[in-house]
Amino acid sequence: MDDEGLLEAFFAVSRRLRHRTREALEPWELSPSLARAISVLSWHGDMRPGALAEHLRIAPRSATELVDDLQRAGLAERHPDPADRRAVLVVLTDEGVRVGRDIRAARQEAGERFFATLSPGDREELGRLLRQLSDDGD
Amino acid sequence: MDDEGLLEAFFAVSRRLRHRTREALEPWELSPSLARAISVLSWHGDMRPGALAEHLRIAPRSATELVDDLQRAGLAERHPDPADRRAVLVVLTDEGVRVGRDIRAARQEAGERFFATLSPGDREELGRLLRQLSDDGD
DNA sequence: GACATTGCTGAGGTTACCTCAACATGAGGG
DNA sequence: CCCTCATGTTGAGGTAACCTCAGCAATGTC
Repeated sequence: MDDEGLLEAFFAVSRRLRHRTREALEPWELSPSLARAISVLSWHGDMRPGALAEHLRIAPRSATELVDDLQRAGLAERHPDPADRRAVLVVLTDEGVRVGRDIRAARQEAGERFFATLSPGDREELGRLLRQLSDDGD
Repeated sequence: MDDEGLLEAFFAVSRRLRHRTREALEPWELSPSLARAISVLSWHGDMRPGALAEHLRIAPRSATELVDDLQRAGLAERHPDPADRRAVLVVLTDEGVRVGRDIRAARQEAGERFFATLSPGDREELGRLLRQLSDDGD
């Protein structure tokens, strides 16, 4: 009777967690997809639209649109790629860098608050179980 | 250093799990939102569009569209509500009932397969932790 | 019996994707 | 050098799954 509920329990927690991290990013008024794009650029550094698309697991064409939006918001610019004249480099502006740093920190903090209700031992245990669930059938 | 990763680890597992349950429903070729709607109707029984909207946490207007789609697919019908002539009852057809039962079973089974890599003791433990995370700040 | 409320739906909009085709550049072979 | 094929980006146009707002019918309230 407990196995039965694992699936639903997991989804319930997942929903809560997504909700918490989403509201942590509200102060910036970024759409979720823009926030994800900035996070990727902030974490991995400047890259071409195609690479951004891979990181976000979306079609290259869709990355073009994200870059348009980032540019419109003054968070990134398109620079020519010195290595390949077909290509473009998406480069965060100073503000983009700042926002990227801040939202990653806010998200992180929301995560910590969320898991803070568990004891340190339980957090350790949860980490172990999650790692097991993400490593196995890959 | 481990707390840092809990958030990402959880999302990674969540992504995998969502993926698994989604592909478990592929044989039926239902859109995700239609599958969710059938599950709710199958679990809670016939209801009005407004109630369906509440269960799915969407606007009532959007439930109307889902009911249109269910109807078009021959999975549900609109019946007049005997208790209120403004209202409509969304009633699963025989096929809707069958599909509802089957996809809930398939989803459940996908969940069991997913968590089967954990030992029974670990599953127990995971259930405990998840329950703790979903009960606290509510 | 007037009036606000409730339940549904038409009209029209938004977000976050998608495919397909065009165009420029790059890379390898003859 | 030229030809062909592959690669990187983008314009055009489409879709799913939501949304709000306004309107209509039936209800419930005083």
